[in-house]
Amino acid sequence: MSALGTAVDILRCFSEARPELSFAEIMAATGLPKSSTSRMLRALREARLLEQDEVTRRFRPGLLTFELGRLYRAHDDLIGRAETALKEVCARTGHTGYIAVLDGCDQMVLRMVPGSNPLRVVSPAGQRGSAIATSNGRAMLARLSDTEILARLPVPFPVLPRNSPHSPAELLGRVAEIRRTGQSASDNEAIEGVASQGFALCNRETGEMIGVAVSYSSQATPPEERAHVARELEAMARAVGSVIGDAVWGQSREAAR
Amino acid sequence: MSALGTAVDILRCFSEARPELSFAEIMAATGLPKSSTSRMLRALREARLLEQDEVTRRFRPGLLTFELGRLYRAHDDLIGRAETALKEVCARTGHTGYIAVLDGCDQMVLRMVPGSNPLRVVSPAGQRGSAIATSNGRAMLARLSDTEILARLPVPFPVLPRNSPHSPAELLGRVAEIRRTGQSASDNEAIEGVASQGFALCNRETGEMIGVAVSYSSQATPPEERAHVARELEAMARAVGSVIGDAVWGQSREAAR
DNA sequence: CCAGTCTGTTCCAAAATAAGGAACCATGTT
DNA sequence: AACATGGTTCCTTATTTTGGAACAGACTGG
Repeated sequence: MSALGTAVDILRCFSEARPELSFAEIMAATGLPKSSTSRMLRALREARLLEQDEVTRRFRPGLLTFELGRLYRAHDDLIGRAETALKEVCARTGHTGYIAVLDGCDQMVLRMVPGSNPLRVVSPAGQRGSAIATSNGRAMLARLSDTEILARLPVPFPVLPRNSPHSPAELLGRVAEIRRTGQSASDNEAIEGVASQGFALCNRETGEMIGVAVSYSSQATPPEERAHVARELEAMARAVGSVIGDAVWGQSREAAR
Repeated sequence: MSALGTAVDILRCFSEARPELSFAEIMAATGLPKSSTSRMLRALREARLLEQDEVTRRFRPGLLTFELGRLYRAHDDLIGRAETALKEVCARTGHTGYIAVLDGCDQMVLRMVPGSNPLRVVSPAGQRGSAIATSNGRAMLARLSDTEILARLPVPFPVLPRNSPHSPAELLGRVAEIRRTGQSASDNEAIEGVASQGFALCNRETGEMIGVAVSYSSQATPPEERAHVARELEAMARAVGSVIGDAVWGQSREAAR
């Protein structure tokens, strides 16, 4: 275990759910001995990767993370194009859109595009969740081989919401269906009461991949509205996919098969 | 030099001006030998602190920085209060507002509040610059002792725009004036053609400090407009300052002296 | 084809750092 | 005083990190 690895183990303890942690919490979460924890926290603080509240003594991400995080794909061409197109989709449908990337078998929301619908799904940028339980997450997984997918799965298979896949085999079945149509849907999964449709985009040149989704209330969205969303997403996928050379969307569906 | 220190040296090479860097550029910027550079970049990539474009081979901040950066003071009470108040100031004055923190003798913009004025100053969140050359930067420095300020200055004193302080003595003189009034101004400094007014806020309990500023076109903003901005900022400083127990703004000016 | 350049990677022994347990410290509570 | 919590420092051992050298791959020009 390298010093950098230890540092990153600590950094990974912080999340939306736990943006601040105490000495003891970090020690428990990492399993590091007291002295190692103390030294490493001091080093991280001095490096500005963490900072410490003077009163509560709790640690939180530091200024350097803010600075670097701001730079993360700030001028990414694929994300820029997708975001522009998604804004139009969300303007027309009224629903909330998301752009995410895959990390292991998690997905991380990079961009959120608000819709105008009064019933609002809010899952802010920076939100991490299982890719297995979301439409765009599964769409991204569908771009990998079955072997690659299986290699990413944690053991044991994670406990997921009731409508999500509950085994590797079930996941692969879902993924096969997504590969056939290019589109992916979820209903009452990652967030109860919320449904979504999504697809993946992959830049042929760079291998960069993102997942795009539009979320809406499961109960309040009738089938014809869902069909509308599906058409909008397909049109968007084709428009952006043709520019970036996406293997699925960059040409006609017939030729892709 | 620790491994973490080396890693951070590399991370600090990235900036708004240089969001992506090649192997050779990182090597040159850090002075690290080739083999050290190669190993450390690999470790940073595996840790998701950096990622690498597959085509250009250039490195850039990775997903973990995005994730942690999102958490940075996301729910900070002082910043939240200041941002709410600043939004009202900017709505009333039409100009752009900023909230920044001090890092060494630099300042880092954390929040930008757009104004409605058609002539727009844009200095996005994540922007780093010398605190010596900005109104709110100097206001934050004014909250430190002269000794503390001098300890933060790089040697030699940095080359700064023409209206900025050009020596430690000149800076201390400016700072003394800010300490007297609580307010700080700049004109044609960090950005040519741009003027700003600012002040600092310091949470008595936690020691947390931020600098607030409103920027506007130097040429297009007459004195009565500037006076209006000054009054707005003073009112904001008092309102927020009294809540957080700021030493300067948390009570009347007479009692503070 | 060969040589040179650029972008890296790997090897290896020495140097440096990091590690963990134990002792210690400071503060607060019973 | 004893105990609990949040740490810090010491010290010896183990592990990691280091940098120069050798190597590798891709590309360009003669």
